[in-house]
Amino acid sequence: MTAPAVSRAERVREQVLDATVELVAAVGVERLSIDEVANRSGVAKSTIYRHFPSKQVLVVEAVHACTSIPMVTDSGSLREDLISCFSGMTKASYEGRLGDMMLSLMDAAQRDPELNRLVRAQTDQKRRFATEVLERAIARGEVPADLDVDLTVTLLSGPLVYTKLVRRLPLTNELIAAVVDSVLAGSDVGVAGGRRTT
Amino acid sequence: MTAPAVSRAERVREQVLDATVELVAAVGVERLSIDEVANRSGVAKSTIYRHFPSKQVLVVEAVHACTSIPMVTDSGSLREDLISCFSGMTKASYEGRLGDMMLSLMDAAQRDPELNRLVRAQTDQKRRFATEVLERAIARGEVPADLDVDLTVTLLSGPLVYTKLVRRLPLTNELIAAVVDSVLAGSDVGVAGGRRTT
DNA sequence: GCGAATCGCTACGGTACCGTAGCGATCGAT
DNA sequence: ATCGATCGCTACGGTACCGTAGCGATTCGC
Repeated sequence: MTAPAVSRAERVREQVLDATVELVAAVGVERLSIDEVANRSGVAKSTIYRHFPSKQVLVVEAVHACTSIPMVTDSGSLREDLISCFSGMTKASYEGRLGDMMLSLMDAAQRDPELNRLVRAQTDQKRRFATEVLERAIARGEVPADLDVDLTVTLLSGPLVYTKLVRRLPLTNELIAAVVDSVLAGSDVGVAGGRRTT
Repeated sequence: MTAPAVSRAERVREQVLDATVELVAAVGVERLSIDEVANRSGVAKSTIYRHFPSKQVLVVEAVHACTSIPMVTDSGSLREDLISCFSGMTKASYEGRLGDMMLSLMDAAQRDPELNRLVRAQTDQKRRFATEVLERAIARGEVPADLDVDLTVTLLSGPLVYTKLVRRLPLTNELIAAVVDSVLAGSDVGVAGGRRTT
């Protein structure tokens, strides 16, 4: 074999990151030990240290490795775009292994500046996607121009994140649709700009 | 002094729990060490073990010690009740030391059945308070009888929890009012029971 | 093929924490 | 005031993990 599909270094790297993701999902960031990563990955501890200088870097790269950027659709319908947008984002971030790591990551991010940047960057990116969808709808006139976009993004993201992280219930398409519909119902009717006067 | 205000045992207990809360808020549940609790509380490690058999019990009781149950108002106005309800609950659970512990607690609860019960009980109780407020409004006819109460509670709680835990922004009264108003706007207009057909 | 880089393995000293034990000092009830 | 219970202190063995080093084996680039 003169031309392996991937180099040994890449293969080792993948095995280590994969085991790290598994372990973080299982025991959390704090209880992650390099020894255990070495055991599960089949890669020697000394080799791990040759690739990753610290646990911090290892975790950051492990998270980075299983992070995917979802597509942003533009169907012309705000409702469809929002459902598609949040369906893709939540399934990407809160389902599967990344979902199992999320709480521990957010907790660890409180004390680790690097992890904090990583988590915050992901959160901001998701908000930006939703913001774009909403602003396109504003441009189309589908929604009042003085809509509080930031608040609306929170109204949409919040219930889904809350359902997943706090209640630990699965994020069904029905729930996503229900949240989108409810928020749209509250935005369409002239709430924007003022408060209800009872 | 033949009659101290509180017995020594109680004083010791308080000091230990207080230091535990501080430490969990600072370094998280996983990195909590009995040695450090002993240092900060001024209580000897052996004495701590005389009061609390395990770290698990210690943390549970520490959380229990700084948990307060908010009042449920009944002003006759759904909007006022909801704002008051969520203002009290969020300030009780997500502000102060308990708020600093929340993420770490929720993370640890994923692997500790006892902590899981504790966190889930608090979550359920908060949902029950909000549910009661909504059901009283239904009984008054202020809101359609076929309102999806459970979904509405999620729509209200979600954005606030998300703002606090994920975005780490302060929970202002303005935000709470804005969330309540938005959700009410979406519920008043005949969404209940059906989906928008556009 | 062959040299150089990389890896697996083992072992090491150092650190932090656990949970327990012993003992003198302090407190609290009577 | 006294005596039992409780606490502070110190020390201990045990465990888990860290990060590094050495060395034979494997692999990759040329």
